[in-house]
Amino acid sequence: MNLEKHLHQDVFTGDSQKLHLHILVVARQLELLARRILHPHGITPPQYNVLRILRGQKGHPIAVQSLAARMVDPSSNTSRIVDKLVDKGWADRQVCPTDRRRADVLITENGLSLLQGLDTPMSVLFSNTMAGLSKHQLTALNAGLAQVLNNTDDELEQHS
Amino acid sequence: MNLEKHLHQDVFTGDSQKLHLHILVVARQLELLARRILHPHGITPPQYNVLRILRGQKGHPIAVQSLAARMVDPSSNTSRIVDKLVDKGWADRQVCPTDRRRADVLITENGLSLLQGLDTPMSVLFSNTMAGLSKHQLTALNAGLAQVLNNTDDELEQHS
DNA sequence: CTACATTAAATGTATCTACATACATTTGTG
DNA sequence: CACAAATGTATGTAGATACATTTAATGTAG
Repeated sequence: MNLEKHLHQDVFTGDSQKLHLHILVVARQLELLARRILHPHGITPPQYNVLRILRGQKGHPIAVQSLAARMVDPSSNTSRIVDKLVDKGWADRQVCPTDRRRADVLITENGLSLLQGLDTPMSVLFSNTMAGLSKHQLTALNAGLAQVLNNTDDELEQHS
Repeated sequence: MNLEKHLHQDVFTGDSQKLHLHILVVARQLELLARRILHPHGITPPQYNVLRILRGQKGHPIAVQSLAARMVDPSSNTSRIVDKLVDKGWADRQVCPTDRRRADVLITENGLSLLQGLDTPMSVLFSNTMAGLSKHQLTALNAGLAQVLNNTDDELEQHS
């Protein structure tokens, strides 16, 4: 099924707009699929995103602002996402001893084993959704999106 | 700036996961930029999406469920999005005479002139964010994302 | 015609998000 | 040290979203 069929319409004013829509629609689908895997475990995509970052720290605590910078969606609500993780026992938070403004966040054993159980279904999802693309195509797509990311960063910086 | 710098991390388990993240991050940025343009006019991205579809109908009314099928985000809240558009005078809704379960939705003159004012800034956004990509690259990206869209549609259908 | 299933839309509810702001702590400057 | 500015985090609030359920209208079988 192509974009035209997906959106039940055939008119795009150009390849740029089509790419724009393609990115939005595909992102939406990917998030839906991830949500389906995560939902039975009581975790949402942004919470999963944060937990993955915490695991990547390999035991080193990380401040909330650094978490926000590494998230897919660097909203101003990272505090509340960490709240949820702490409530559910997947993360610990404590005041940083050297800078008492900061909150050091760490993943717990429970958090680690939750992620461990999710690793396989999530990487199956990655493979399945990117199936049928050659290694060359993957590289080209990543390069193209890197260019778009550049452009959006410029745009966001300009009018800030 | 590339994805590694953007997320402040360098470890990806493969090109598939990298593409997955690229799509999510870029979609997020594109939505932020669109929101910046739309916000001063009191309209949100999903509302704008619906208004665009209504304009595309060229005077023909459309049912809420058909609207949902054409939206980037086909959530179950299309009714409430239409509520907002009606509240603000950008759309009209009336009961379909042949099937009184259905609600026919139409864009108003106010809605049309709102869109007209947004056309230029939005297409400038499309051009700017897709700048630096050759026509050939645009085509390749659209083709690749069409493949991914196919894959996600399959996945969504399988486990439904 | 009645009973039951199906369809279209709307609504209830908890959660999540955007945006602005508040609060506490630290840093820089004289 | 005093004090203004900057920084890190948390919160208030309105609005949006996910998910499930409800209401209303239509289709269909007996």
